[in-house]
Amino acid sequence: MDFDIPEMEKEILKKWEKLELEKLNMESIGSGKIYSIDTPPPTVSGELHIGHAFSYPHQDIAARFRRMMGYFVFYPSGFDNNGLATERFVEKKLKLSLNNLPVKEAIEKCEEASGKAIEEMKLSLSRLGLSWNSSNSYITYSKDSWKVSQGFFLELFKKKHAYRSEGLTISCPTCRTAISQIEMEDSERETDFVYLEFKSGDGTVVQIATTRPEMLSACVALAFNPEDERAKEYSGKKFRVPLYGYEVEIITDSRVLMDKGTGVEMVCTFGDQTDYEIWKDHSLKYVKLLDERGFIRDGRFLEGLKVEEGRKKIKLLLKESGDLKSTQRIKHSVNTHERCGTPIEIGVSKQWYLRYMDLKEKLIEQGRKIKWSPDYMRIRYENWVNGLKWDWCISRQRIMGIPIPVWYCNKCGETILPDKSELPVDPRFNRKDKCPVCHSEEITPESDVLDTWFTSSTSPTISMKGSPIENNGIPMTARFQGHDIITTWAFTTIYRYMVHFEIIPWSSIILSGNVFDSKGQKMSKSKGNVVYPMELVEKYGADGVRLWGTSSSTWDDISMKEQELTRGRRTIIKIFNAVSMVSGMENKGSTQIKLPFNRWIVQELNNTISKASNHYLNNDFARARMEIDNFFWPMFCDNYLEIIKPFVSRGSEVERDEIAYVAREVALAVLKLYAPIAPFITEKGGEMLGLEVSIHMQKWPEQMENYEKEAERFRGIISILSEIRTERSKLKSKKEPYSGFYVCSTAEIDDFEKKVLKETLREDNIQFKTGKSLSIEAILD
RNA sequence: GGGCUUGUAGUCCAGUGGUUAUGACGUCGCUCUCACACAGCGAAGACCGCCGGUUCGAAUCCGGCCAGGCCCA
Repeated sequence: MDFDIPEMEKEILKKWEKLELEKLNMESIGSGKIYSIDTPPPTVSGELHIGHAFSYPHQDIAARFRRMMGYFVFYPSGFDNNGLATERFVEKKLKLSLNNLPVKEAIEKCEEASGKAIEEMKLSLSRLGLSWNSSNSYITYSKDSWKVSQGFFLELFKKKHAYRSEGLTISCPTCRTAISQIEMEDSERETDFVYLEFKSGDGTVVQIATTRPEMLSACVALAFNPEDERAKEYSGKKFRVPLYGYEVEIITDSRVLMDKGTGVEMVCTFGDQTDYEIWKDHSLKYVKLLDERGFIRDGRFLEGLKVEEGRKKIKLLLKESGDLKSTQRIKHSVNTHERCGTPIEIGVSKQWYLRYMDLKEKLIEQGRKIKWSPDYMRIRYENWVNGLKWDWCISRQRIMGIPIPVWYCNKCGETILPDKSELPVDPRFNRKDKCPVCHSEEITPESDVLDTWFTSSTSPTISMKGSPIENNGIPMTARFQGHDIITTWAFTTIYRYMVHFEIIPWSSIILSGNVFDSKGQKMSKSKGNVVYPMELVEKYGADGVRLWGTSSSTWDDISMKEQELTRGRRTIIKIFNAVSMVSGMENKGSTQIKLPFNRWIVQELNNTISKASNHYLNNDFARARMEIDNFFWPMFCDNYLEIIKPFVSRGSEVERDEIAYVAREVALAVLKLYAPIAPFITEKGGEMLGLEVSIHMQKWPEQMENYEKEAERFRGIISILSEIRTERSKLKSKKEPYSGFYVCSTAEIDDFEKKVLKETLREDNIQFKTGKSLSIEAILD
């Protein structure tokens, strides 16, 4: 029979629209058992990618399971339209440059375009069967989020966790904004290692090697490693900077690598992070070479050039002057901005920071109070915390972002804050008339916005706003997120809830892996190996895609294999067919379980319920699914349903009645066990078995009476069944005629069992005896 | 370079010390048997990455190496 899975799912979706699971759960909040999910808000792009189709169902599985376990499930929907990523998306979508628009207009464009994208994504995610609260989504760039985020900022300022200071700034010349350590990425680049000569007044010559000759005019010292013999020799001498002519001193610092280049380094403000560290420790002077837009301002040869151009030009000039002795092509790693790949620049400027360098130990402690799935991911978090180098720079010189709610008094320098009741504010447009301290009317508004992680790290609070658990919902039960953003989202969230409330944000965190193509390669548009999830949904159904998503653990990486989708589709069809057979049996009210095969299947089900429930509790949906599969397919379908067939058609009324009862109970339990993973087909199955209430609002199955002893005996019969099948199949393949089988078993087989074997196999002539081991022999004609 | 992680039939995956290593996809054979041919019953196919060690016994524990992945430098 043809079975159109997507068609079936669409009908079920219509039913759910009326059902409002979310609402029904709200009513049961009195039970006190709460399961709350800190949903990851997908970044707006208007289109789901395969990673969403893998990881979002995992949260939904947890939600549906806990609902059936009797919890009030808080499962909000959210979308992330904040920050640079959105700017990029909008610019691409609308084919314009936001920098060329007035700020207000640019923001409007972003809000409009991202709003549309959110609606599109919502539709796709509902199609996947998510049972989250889609009617009331939280959005990271919204007035509500502003209010929360700015309120938190004020608090942090008062607690002196937020401070503004002139300090190290890492910035991206392309994106024209400061970024944080979090957003940096190392990248291998090929470049020229340039050997230059510096001369001192007395004619001493020292050769240095540098990858950044364009920074020559920002050279503030030459540095040796203190172990270096030459250090003493040159100590106290001054060397003239080529071309620019001014003199710099010799210093020693253990960070200088003796075996790199000539062992002598020119310290510039700032060529790299080591420069900054040495500069700071030796209190050297600061030469600001690059302007905010990344142009060189040396006032001489390179004025107004970009870094790359400047590098080219100065090499020519140095060659002409004879100061450049040689160049060497080398590969070295440079820090780049993860979003655009541009090498970052280091400078000092006024930025807002959040303090955490003194909190490392406490941060690690907090991490250990959370249950990590899997536990080893916690180590990544700890490594990250231990490796933190600077406080968190939270100011960004961008358009799309939540404004930092402060003004500055030009006269007395006071930082002016709004009152909490004034929030949300945008200092760029909301003016402050007077300085509360000196009453000056010369006020400068802050034009920077907050790092998106500043807001995203408060997702528990933002998502719970206006919900029944607004005031007592933290810690939430579970955060679901990709393991690639442990150092960003997980880390910043743990940090924020520690400094604001001294509490962990959630009691558990469940990581999800990445999706690769069938060859294990990362998917990317340029490689042309991108798979679009909604196309898969049309082919295999949302259930098919969800079943694929449980073919490996949530935290493992998974590849996009057709074979798992095929397997998923087969599972759906199998469930449908098995249930339709069971639904055709008439139960006149029996509730007994006496027949040996009934006791056997009930006991196997008991074992399955126990194992699967445990796996669900541990968020190990892949193992849960495996246990259910292992029961449903080989035990229930291939053996139990085959065994009962002859009884259903020719058994006594009492037998038929009992079988109808047991088969239905077991089938229902199977549907319930599968329900969180494959919500559509199980809903359909529930209807077929005459459930009046949705399968998703049923109680989680519990174990029935224990029949382990009977089950163990019946397993012996199953293995005889299987042995005879094997033997028979061999004979049939060879086209060898036979008239029956001799069965030699270790235990006596009773009459009922003999009947089961004969009827199930449709073999009249089976002769039984006992012996030392099980053996089957064909009776040949 | 550091940390974590993975390496099992053509492919995917289970299996954390003990008899012939689980299952799926694919392949092949038989069967349209009254839920399902989008199926059933079978078969073939694995030096469990490599090398050492611990042990009566290792896919499983330990060490080293090789290869992949992720995160961080």
